[in-house]
Amino acid sequence: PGGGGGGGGSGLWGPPPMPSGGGAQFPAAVESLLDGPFDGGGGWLLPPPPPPPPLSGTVLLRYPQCDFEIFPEQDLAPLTAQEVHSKCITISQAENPSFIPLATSSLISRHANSSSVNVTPLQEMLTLPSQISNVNTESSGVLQGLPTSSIVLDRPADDGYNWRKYGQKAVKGGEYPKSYYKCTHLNCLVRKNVEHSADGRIVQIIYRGQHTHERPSKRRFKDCGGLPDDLDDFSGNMGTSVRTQSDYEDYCRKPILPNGTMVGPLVEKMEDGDDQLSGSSDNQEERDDEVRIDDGSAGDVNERNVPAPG
DNA sequence: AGCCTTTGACCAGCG
DNA sequence: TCGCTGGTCAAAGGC
Repeated sequence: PGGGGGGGGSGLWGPPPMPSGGGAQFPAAVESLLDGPFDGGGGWLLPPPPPPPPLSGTVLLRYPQCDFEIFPEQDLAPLTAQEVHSKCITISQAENPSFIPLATSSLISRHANSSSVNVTPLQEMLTLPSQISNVNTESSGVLQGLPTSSIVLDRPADDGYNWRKYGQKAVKGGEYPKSYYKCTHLNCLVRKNVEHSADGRIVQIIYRGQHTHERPSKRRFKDCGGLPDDLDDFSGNMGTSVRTQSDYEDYCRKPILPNGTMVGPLVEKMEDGDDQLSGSSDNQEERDDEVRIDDGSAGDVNERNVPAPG
């Protein structure tokens, strides 16, 4: 028994807490992608299907801290960070002049200074579970990375809820250690399975169940160094969908390796709808944190919409 | 003191 | 029934 690591669960994930921040609504393009993809009824969703028709073109996902676009794959390869940055900014501003590029600009540009960066993440876009919060049935979700690249969460459990790790197993021949988390809330039965590769990169996150309580945002914020109460207002203003957005943004910020490595595609699967990925308001903090990273850390999140079968 | 992680053991489902 | 695999339990220990 190793013990240790306790008290907030930061030990395993090393890097300091990464707050979230901001608040922005999803563009119509994103909403359209979210409207139907998820199974709100019951069964687990099937593995990520081929990119839906909308992805064949250009879809802008606009997040407070992660502004990116689904680029045609052929366009991705030659892209440098600077190019991606430029492209993101251009598009985002074109779509919405008031949009303020956050992580994308700060992080990518930072990398652009040193060399070209791996922009592969842009090939895959993580699904936005936002609208999914409308589904009230038991739910679970999956964040699944591709074999060639994956994401690393500084704290996989840090999605706004409080989790307690209750087990870990080496599955798939020991190639992928899998961690099991429970929501620490009294009557909440939500569980989360985090599967990561040998190098510590998270390749899959599976949520099961639905939280029966509100997200303990303030506590999390406090842990992260404090966050304005405005975020609660934000949550309240945005309603349930916002919760998903914020939670989602948690993931958006997390694909930043401690050493600054940019990580790869992230695919999300949802089961039974999802309240799990919903969150209230890490936006502001996230924004701050993104700016705070200056030791080479950079994050790129690919967000792919994973339509539910049918 | 409380909460958390770690980790071996236990249990259930499946071929 | 047996073995494998995956999920969970619970004791030990750290913060």
